[in-house]
Amino acid sequence: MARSKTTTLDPDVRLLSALADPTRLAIVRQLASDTETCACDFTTCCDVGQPTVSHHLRVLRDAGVVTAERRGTWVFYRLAPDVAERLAGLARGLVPGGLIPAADLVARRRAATTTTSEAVSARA
Amino acid sequence: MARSKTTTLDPDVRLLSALADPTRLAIVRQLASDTETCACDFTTCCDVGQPTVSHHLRVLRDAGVVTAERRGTWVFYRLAPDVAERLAGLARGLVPGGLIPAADLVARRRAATTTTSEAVSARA
DNA sequence: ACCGTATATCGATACTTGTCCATATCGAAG
DNA sequence: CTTCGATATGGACAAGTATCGATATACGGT
Repeated sequence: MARSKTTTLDPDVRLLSALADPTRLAIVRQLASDTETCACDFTTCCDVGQPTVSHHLRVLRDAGVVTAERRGTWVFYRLAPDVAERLAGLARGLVPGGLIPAADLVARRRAATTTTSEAVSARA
Repeated sequence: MARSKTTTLDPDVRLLSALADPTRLAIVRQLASDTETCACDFTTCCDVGQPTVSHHLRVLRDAGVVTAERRGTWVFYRLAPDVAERLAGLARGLVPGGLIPAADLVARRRAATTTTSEAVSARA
C-alpha cells in the first residue's frame, strides 16, 4: 500500500473498508437479519477461528459499524443504527446526475478535443 | 490475508473493496460530480502518479464501477449507471429491523440470560 | 515514416492485513 | 480462591496491494 497516512482519515473509506471483507460482511449480514447475536455464534457462521472473529469484531467496532454489550460471560453485538443510512448516503452521492453541490458544476468544463492545456501542463 | 480464494467471489465484497480506497473513492467522487472525466485529470485530483491512476482505474473497471471510452489519444471515464443502486441495495439490506425474508424471523430467538443452551452447545 | 502525447503494463518494493497459535483477561460458579 | 468458559490480545507469518520508475503500446499530427 505504501500510503503515507497509516490510518485513513476519511470516515467513508473507513466504513467501506470495514465492510469490504467476506468475513466481516458475513458478520454484518448476520447482524442485519437478527437484531442481536452472541460473539460465540460467529465462529460457526463464518468458518474462521475464534481469535479471527474477535479481530474482525474489533475492526467493525472501531469503524462504528457494530456495538458491543457484555452480558455475563459473553458479549452480544448489534448493528449500529446509523450504518444503513450512512451507506445509503454514500450511495446517494454517487447517483450519476445526482446531488452535486451545484457550485462545482460551473467550474467544471471539459469538452472532447479542446481545453486540454491544463492536463498537459500537469505532467509534462 | 491468507484467504484461500485469491479473488473474492461475492460481488458485494468486490464492489465494496473497489470503493474502499482513498484514491479510488476520490476518483469515483470526481466521476459522480462530473458526468465524464478524462483519465489525465485524475493525476491532479488525487496526488498520485499516472501509473497508479491507471492501476486504480483498472481495478474500478474490473469491478464494474466505471466504464471507459477511448476518444482519440485519451480515454474518458464514467460511473457505471448501476453503481449507486447497487450500493443503495446493499444499504437497504442493512436496515436494522429491515427487509428480512420474514421466514427467518420465526426461526431466530435469543433472549438475554435465558435460553442460551444453543449458544453453549455451539462452542462446548 | 517519425515524433510527441496519453495510457497501459511490468517489475520491484514497502506497507497493510487476514489468519492462526498461544496466552492473557474477565466474569461466573463451585 | 480456584477453576472453567468466553472473549480479547500479542506475536508471527503469508498473501494482497498501493505505489513508483521504466518501458511498452496506441493514436494524431507533422
